[in-house]
Amino acid sequence: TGYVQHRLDLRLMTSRSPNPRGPRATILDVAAAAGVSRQTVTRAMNDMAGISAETRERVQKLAAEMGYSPSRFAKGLVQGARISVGLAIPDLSNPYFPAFASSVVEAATERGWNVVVDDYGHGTGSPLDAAARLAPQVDALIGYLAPHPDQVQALMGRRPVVALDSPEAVTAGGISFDYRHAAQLALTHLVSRGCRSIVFLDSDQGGPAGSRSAATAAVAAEAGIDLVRHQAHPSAAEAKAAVALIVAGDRRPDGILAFNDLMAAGALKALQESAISVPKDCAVIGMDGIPLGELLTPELTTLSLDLRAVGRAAVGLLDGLLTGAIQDRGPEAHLTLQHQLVLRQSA
Amino acid sequence: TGYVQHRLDLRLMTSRSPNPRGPRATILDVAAAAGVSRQTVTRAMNDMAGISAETRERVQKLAAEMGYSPSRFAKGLVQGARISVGLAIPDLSNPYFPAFASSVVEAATERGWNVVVDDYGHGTGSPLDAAARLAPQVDALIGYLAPHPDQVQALMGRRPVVALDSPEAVTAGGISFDYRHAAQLALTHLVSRGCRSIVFLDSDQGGPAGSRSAATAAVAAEAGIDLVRHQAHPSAAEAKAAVALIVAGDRRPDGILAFNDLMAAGALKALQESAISVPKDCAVIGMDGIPLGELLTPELTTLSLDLRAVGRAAVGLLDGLLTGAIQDRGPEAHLTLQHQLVLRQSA
DNA sequence: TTGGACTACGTGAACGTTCACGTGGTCCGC
DNA sequence: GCGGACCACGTGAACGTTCACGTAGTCCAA
Repeated sequence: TGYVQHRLDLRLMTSRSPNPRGPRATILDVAAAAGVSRQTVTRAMNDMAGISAETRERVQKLAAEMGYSPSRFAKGLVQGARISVGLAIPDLSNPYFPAFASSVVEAATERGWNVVVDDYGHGTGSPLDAAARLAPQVDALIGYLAPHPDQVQALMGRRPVVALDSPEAVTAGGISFDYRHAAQLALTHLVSRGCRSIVFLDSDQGGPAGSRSAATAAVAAEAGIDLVRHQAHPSAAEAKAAVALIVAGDRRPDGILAFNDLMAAGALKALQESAISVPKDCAVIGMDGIPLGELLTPELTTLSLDLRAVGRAAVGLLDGLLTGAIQDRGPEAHLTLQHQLVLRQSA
Repeated sequence: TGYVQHRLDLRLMTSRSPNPRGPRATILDVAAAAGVSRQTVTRAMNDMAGISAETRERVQKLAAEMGYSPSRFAKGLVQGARISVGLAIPDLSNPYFPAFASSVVEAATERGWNVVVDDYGHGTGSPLDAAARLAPQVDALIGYLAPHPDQVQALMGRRPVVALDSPEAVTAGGISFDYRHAAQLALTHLVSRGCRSIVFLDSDQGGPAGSRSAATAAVAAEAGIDLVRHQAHPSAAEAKAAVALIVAGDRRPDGILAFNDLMAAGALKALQESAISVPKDCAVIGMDGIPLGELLTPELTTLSLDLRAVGRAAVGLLDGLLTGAIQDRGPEAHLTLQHQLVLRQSA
């Protein structure tokens, strides 16, 4: 009993009544201290019926003093628990993703769910790392999971996964974007402005990037548009460097379509430093429609997504999948959203 | 029973062995299906010793087929669980907060913790709402909790709370900012540029705002600087409108110090639309140092915080508080960080 | 005085894991 | 052929709640 005695001593020493960080107080500790049973403590804590006001207050006060808070695990185990959904995101420092995350959190909160966020980009992470961390913690998963949505779904077992911008039908649900439509809007607009030599400032992110550039290239080819593709990492700084190089080359473009708004912002900077007037000498169109665009000079014309709608749609899908109203991998489980061309100053 | 029957039919139809969304398979189901005991399934799932390779694979395969994934509640209950920390944030659409959140997530992930994010701003929410949602779910809390950090700590009981930008000593730990220092840097710089009529573009967020404006006003008074304070909501749009009004007034400022970078961005826009040259006719300084500042035209001079350091510090404090290395409300439990003046084009 | 309704409380069981043992078998060396 | 080591596996207990009961006591009406 030496060890037990030691533990008791520690408790007595370090903790007056609010004991420090010893093993958390349990419902039994509170019950013993109050001279009542577990159930009465439960009744007091959860404001249930069948308890006198006096006892209720006494127990509540005692619980507070002892720093008692019910174990979420025990509670979850017996009650079936509040739903918590994982959100796997490549890079919170790209303003697009917080905007998206914000709409997911909002929609989830409305349903009483909570959201566990994992940003797998700030190292050199893969969506699989995020999924591995999240899988034991959540009942469902939403995220940008390319290029391995299938493996993520495997990690989650039968729990539903909603993948954004990934190939269909490998996850329970998905949201895709109509890049042909987007490319058409952007290229048509650029051409109608008189652009003849257009650069597509692409990023190399595996699957989804592929479909963006493929769709854009296809639309350009069909319309007989001269389109050159350049690669860069999807950050403003890298895009700026890339565009600086491009405009210093022998063939200066008169239109730029960027993979996202952040890259478009970088392009604007580079053009400005090269004293190329936007949109007069070179038009720029971004993609995503993040609020940042309005603050730039010139204000950014962009292919905008209604981000609130995207988050809402993702959570809505998940809701359907969880309740069974929507069938896994079924026809209703995949949505395709369209971009909208928002004309501002840059094109 | 028509409805029930319908649901049963659906079940039978949509699910062969991987039954649909019926009560999740438990370890006992898997054990029974495999003809082994619970413990053997545990050994297989957790890659423990004391099991033959053959059995391990057979069980793992069966588990995957049945869509079994261990209950995080049962696991947490018996194992003491992975730590999860709540992150309460006013508004993910202000780029400052995702940048901060990102650094918290990064530091927490390194420790194997996970982060539950709650954005209480997108309604007309209070930090208390966020805390009430998070309290039953987490072991600790980090957040911008003004104006009620004390009530949040009460909700969390003995579990540690790290409050940012709140009065000290009402929460277990805290991180404050040295606004006197910040104001000194900014005002000194503006004055040295020749600014004589300076506007402090403030926001009304209860406690922390108070200390910002109080410190700024105090420093200005001591230095004999003519400082006018204006209020606006902390968004670019509202700041823009406010500044448009200010510069249309009878006394046009030649320097603006903004509550945060987003408001500074709005100010830049307003000045630009009023054809006031920045920084020649009016200098602008922001606060926070978010990456956005570099993309603006002119690039934003700002009082910068090392956001990675802030997140790191918050998580580090929490770590100390959880292990007991740092004492609740003790002298080490509160840090004060200083801003740094980053000179760019706008001032 | 019985008996029913109500109040304030207590008790066994269950949730789904893992931990610490316990057990039966095989193999080996002496 | 016997003790011991080792392997593969099984069993009771415990984690901290809540749920569904059960049980005294009181009050009031018949």
